[in-house]
Amino acid sequence: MSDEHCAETYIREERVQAALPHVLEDVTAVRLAETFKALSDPNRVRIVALLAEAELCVCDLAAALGMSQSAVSHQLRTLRDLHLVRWRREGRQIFYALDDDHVTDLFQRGLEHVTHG
Amino acid sequence: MSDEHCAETYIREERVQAALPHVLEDVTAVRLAETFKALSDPNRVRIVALLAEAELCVCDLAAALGMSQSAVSHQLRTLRDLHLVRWRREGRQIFYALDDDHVTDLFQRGLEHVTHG
DNA sequence: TGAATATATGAGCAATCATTCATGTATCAG
DNA sequence: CTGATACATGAATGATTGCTCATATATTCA
Repeated sequence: MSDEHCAETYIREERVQAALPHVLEDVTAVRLAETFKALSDPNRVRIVALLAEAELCVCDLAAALGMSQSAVSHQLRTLRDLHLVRWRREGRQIFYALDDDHVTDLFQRGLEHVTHG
Repeated sequence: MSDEHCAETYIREERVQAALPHVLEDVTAVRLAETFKALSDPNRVRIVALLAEAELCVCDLAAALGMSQSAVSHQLRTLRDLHLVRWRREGRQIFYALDDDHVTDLFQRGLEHVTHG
């Protein structure tokens, strides 16, 4: 926030006025940023990549990714809080799977761009 | 990294072995995360939303978004470093525009998801 | 040249993040 | 009930982030 202002008032005012209708609402910007933030960490991306192929338990993920059980659990909590994954208990193990098709879609899109872009 | 290991070896081993081919390479995971990180901040998302509609100078962005000139400049530097925006000097002003169709595409996708999801 | 404008940037700081470590909870086997 | 297993979680910590404030650079105008 700031009260700084530029000169060239007439020209600038036009552009700013034209831009205003396209300013995202606060809630929209925050939720959009949250969505992308879910995929903004390499380890979370790795987890999502595996869950995109198969349902896996925490220990499987830790073993496949070379991460500690705790680290995986913490990241899964983040993904859970964002409703990105769902889980299912089977005895002592808890199996995770992707729950949000939209984000899965975003992930696939991003992957395409990075791999052959 | 960790040497913790689970029991139920035989069953788990199968799943882990099956998952291994889908583990993202380090570079891929990092670059993918970076891509999403570009859109993981509300103010950056707001900036991208405006630049998706029109080329704007720093001061226009600051005025339209109620941000300080410095804050906008710093975020634009982040977007520049990620090759997300291009710029063009016109006298004292510098006009920014989106430069990366891929991320623009991701942005639009994410927006659809958030707005009518 | 010198003052004003538009933008960039470095230092510093509070907030957030991703991890580790220690411990808590739930489930099962005996 | 007891011990072991699978997972969750709180506290602590080092790293990163996004901002402000002060200042530097680049351009224009008088």
